[in-house]
Amino acid sequence: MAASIPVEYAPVPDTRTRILDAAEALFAARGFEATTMRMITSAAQANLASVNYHFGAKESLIEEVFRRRLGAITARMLARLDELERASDSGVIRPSKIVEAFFGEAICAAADEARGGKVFMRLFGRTLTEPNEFVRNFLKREYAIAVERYKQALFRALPGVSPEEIVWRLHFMLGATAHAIAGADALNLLGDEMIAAADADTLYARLMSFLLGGLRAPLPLTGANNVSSAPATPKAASSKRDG
Amino acid sequence: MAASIPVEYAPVPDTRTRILDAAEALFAARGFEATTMRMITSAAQANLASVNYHFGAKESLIEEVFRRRLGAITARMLARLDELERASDSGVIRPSKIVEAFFGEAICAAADEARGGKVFMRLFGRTLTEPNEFVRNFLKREYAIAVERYKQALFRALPGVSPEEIVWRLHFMLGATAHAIAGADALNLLGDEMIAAADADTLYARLMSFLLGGLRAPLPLTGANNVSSAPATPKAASSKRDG
DNA sequence: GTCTATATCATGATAGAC
DNA sequence: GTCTATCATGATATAGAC
Repeated sequence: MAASIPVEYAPVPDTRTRILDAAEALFAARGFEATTMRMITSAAQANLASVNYHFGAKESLIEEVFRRRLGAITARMLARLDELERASDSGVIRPSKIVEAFFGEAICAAADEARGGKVFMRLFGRTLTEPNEFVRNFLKREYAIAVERYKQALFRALPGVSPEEIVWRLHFMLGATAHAIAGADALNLLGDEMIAAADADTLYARLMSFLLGGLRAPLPLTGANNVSSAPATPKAASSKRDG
Repeated sequence: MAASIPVEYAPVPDTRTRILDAAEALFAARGFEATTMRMITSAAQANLASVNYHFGAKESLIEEVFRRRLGAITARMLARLDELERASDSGVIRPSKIVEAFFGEAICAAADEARGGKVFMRLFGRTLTEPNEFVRNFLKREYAIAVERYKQALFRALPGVSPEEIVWRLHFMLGATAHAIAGADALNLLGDEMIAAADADTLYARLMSFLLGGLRAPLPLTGANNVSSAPATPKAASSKRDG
């Protein structure tokens, strides 16, 4: 009789998927090195040998944990940028729209369980500072196309600001966003109570306000900016009234 | 004859110090779990057993690596806050001064080899997202007093902004700063060339401009802020013209 | 594809001579 | 305080029955 039941209400995923889910959660919670194969197979209710059967080695498993999610996330990021470029008649996009698309998509992915949700995005955020060279190189490769297109879009959107300055601000924004997603999971130097509870909408509003404030801040008076393309007046980054 | 030479030009530190130096560098470069006692003693040119003789266990060594540096750093942070409070006749300190003191001191410590320099601050920054509970709890304890005093100072400096909002902005700033200090060491999604080279002064100028821009950004329109103490007008965080 | 059992190795830690 | 030698443990990975 069981053979004719068409749909399970909560179908147990196959072994491979269970392993990926368990590994993702454990890597996020404890890091790569501190997570053993035994922990993974135990959480996945699979046999120890099944990891090697399905993925070969631990490093390949790590790769696959990322590959499974990153494709969808970068695809959506690129789609949003496509949309912005199509919607602009002049070809000029407001910088704030670019920032909203890129980092908003990160927050969005963290709120979407189908794409790994908070668990994956915490793992991803923490991996930005992961020392393991193998992981870093892999991530960089997977992410390079989306990052490069957003970077170039920002260069075009802010022709008065030096690329170096823009890259640094992106770097700062990335740090703030990663830390924001890590949230309560991060070492919470500021006190647990307030950081712990935050729905995605509130986090999005708060983070965007902060990021755009930082994006529009007056350019610092460093040598690199004085000599080249940046206008002499401060507030250059916000002079286009971009938001 | 060697016995009478009064000063060595580059005196070799004692074993204990060499172990701490090696451990600090290796932890920063590879993480706690991936760093073995053998790597540490090999780099320190010490015997494997000497770590256990001097520190007992690996966890105690980790603690000591932090304890050695954190005291001086938090002391200077607190001294700068004392100075700000003494210098203000009204008892009101400009928010930007508080942010400059706290995060500027972090950049400053990263540039000061006597306090561990970049190596320690990268380790420190990365440890903000360290999953190891033992390390997190320890750091939180060591850092709590300084963080709490700065937090309270910001609350007083921004009476019109809800504490929750302030804590979140501190959280974002912490993320941006940690990522900035990690610099080239962090997974560099944005392309190596520009992020790699940055002297402390330029980094300080760039980071401060960004952080203060974020601090002064209009408050987001979230429920938490509408109901309570924040004024209805945006730009509340910058209404005091604080920098 | 899934399991049991195991090979092989590196880890943190220690004992005990010097 | 420093060393050599070694322990017990737990790691990844595999062999081979089912």
